[in-house]
Amino acid sequence: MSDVARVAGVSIKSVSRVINDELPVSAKLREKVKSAIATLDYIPNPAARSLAGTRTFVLGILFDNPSPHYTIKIQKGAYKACVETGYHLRIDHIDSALGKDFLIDQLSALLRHSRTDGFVLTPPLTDNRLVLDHLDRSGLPYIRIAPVIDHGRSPEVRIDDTAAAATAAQFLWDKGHRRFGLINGPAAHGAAANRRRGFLERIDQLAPGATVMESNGDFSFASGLAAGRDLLATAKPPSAIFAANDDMAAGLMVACAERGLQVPRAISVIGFDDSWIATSVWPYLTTVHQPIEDMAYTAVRQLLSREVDEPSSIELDYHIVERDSVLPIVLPASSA
Amino acid sequence: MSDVARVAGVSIKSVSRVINDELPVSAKLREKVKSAIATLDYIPNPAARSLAGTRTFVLGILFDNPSPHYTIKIQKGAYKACVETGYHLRIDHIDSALGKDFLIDQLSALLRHSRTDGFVLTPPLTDNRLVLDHLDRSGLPYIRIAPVIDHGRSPEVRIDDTAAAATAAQFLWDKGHRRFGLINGPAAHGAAANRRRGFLERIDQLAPGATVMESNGDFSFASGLAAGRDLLATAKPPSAIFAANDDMAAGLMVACAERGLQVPRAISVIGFDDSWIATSVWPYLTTVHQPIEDMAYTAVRQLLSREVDEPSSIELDYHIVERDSVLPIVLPASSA
DNA sequence: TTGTACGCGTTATCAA
DNA sequence: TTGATAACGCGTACAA
Repeated sequence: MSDVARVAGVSIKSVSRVINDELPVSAKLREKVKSAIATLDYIPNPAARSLAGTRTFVLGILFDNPSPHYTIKIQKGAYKACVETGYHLRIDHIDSALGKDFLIDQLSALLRHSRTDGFVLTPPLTDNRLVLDHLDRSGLPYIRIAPVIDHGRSPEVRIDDTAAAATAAQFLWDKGHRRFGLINGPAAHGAAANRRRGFLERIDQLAPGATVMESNGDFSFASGLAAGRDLLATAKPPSAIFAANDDMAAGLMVACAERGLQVPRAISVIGFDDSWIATSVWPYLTTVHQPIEDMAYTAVRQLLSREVDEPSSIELDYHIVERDSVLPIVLPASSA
Repeated sequence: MSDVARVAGVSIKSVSRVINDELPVSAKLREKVKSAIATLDYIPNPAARSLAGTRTFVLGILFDNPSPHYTIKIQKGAYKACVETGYHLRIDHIDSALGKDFLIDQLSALLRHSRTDGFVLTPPLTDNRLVLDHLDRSGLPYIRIAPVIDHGRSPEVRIDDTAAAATAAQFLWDKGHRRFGLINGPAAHGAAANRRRGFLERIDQLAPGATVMESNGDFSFASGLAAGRDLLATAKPPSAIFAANDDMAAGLMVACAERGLQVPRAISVIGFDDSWIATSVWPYLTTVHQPIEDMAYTAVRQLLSREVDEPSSIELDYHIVERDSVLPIVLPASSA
């Protein structure tokens, strides 16, 4: 940095000002410094910056055993935002299944050791009050991705899971389907409850009093297979089933195959997420696309934008990706 | 740190010595310092350490678009090793598909910006001489996971892909199979070539002159589906097929279903990797387990163990995970 | 609007 | 085997 100052013919502090976009700097001086930085190919030393200053230039993301597909997309989005802003990304995994006490221990250790400027929380950590309380007490800024509880408690980035599931219901309805099945996600996962609600409410609007056959899973392939077998083991199975995520939809498709029900000719399937597995099954899965990568990107940018006072809530768009697992059916005359 | 020195009644430099395991320290002094550290719950400041010293306490892992499953396992293993050693993990993604010049640009930027103490290279970057040359010139230590070319050029951690594929061949043979199919990975991926060689050589040993039907894929589900259709579109299809990874095996299983060939009753399938998708298909996939997580763990530990002079090569074990996609067949009398 | 002096917490160098 | 002191490269506080 002193080299830059010499080349630019200014003080070392002015260089610092330019780098940090501090205010009282004339345009002329800024230009001089910038060109000196360019010619010297100067890169600030983050260690020195964080030692002298208050920032660490490190951001943390907290995961709690989500699917690899989800994790990777989150990381990609967050990474992109970090590169753009000169930040580094630290990735930490917490296991909430190990019990409350242990969870607290993990969190404390993490907060003590990882000098970060903030955290990004992913589901289902986003809805874990133990974690939120701990974070609040630490005073570190954080942002939540797709939270369901305690809106307004912290900045957040999300999609409207309820509306998205309603769109899936509408989509199936518009294709002529009238007998529906629904495979739910785990109770602990707030978004799963919203997806259920959105789907059921829309069906009820379209055909008041209609019944939707439900079965519960835990977002895993195996649970989708089991739930599918469950749903299909009736005299008059649904003509279309909505699974609350793609992994369960994949399991469901296997259950269909076992019963000799061809997807989509005999039965239609729609998933949620648009994850890797959506194109690792046959036929390719029609599903609700969630902009996971973009959510993470947005979360990081938001977290870094010099903290606003009131917690922001950014809502991103979803859309249905129409592949090959849903087919329109001709309405029998009796349908209503 | 000065607090620790005061409490322990020693100089600040002695504390530093204990923390860094430097040599001339008496046992007594070491104990005093350690207990002081414990009572004060002291944690060294990495920023100060890297500013004053030569280490950055950051390790980088380089990825080039592998599957999410693979990436996640690598990260988990590496993360564990980093936590144990007090290091931080930086994850970087390079895209080698964008052309040589661009690749070099990405690499240069990465090396200049990311102050790291070393890098872990994952396939197919491990076998990219452009990358290796660049890294060698930078002088930064690095270790390769599962390299195929230029052994001895750098430390490495790997499994014996050739032997592992031979084991798969032997496994199928022992189950009574005599007509084999083989779905290869992409040409650019060195390990894929080794798997092919191992499989073919073993079959040739067991039944000299036997022919194995081959088809080529690129490690993707879609390519496995296409290769499977290819292999199955003959008068006398194989009774058992080895796919060079699990994603292609999943595609192959769909191709089987299309033909009305039940797995494993009509046709047996064995994969490679034991990835997430192995239990996201039905029946669950019998596959060769690769200790990916452990390889990454070992790589980081090895990289951090104060650099040895001659490049080490650590070989880990593989084994077949027997699930439900391979069935023994009764030998027809005519088989040989 | 710009510059000066100091200190952040640690390691390196050298002396004891 | 131990200790004193000077860096490391930058931001903060304050003065100009």
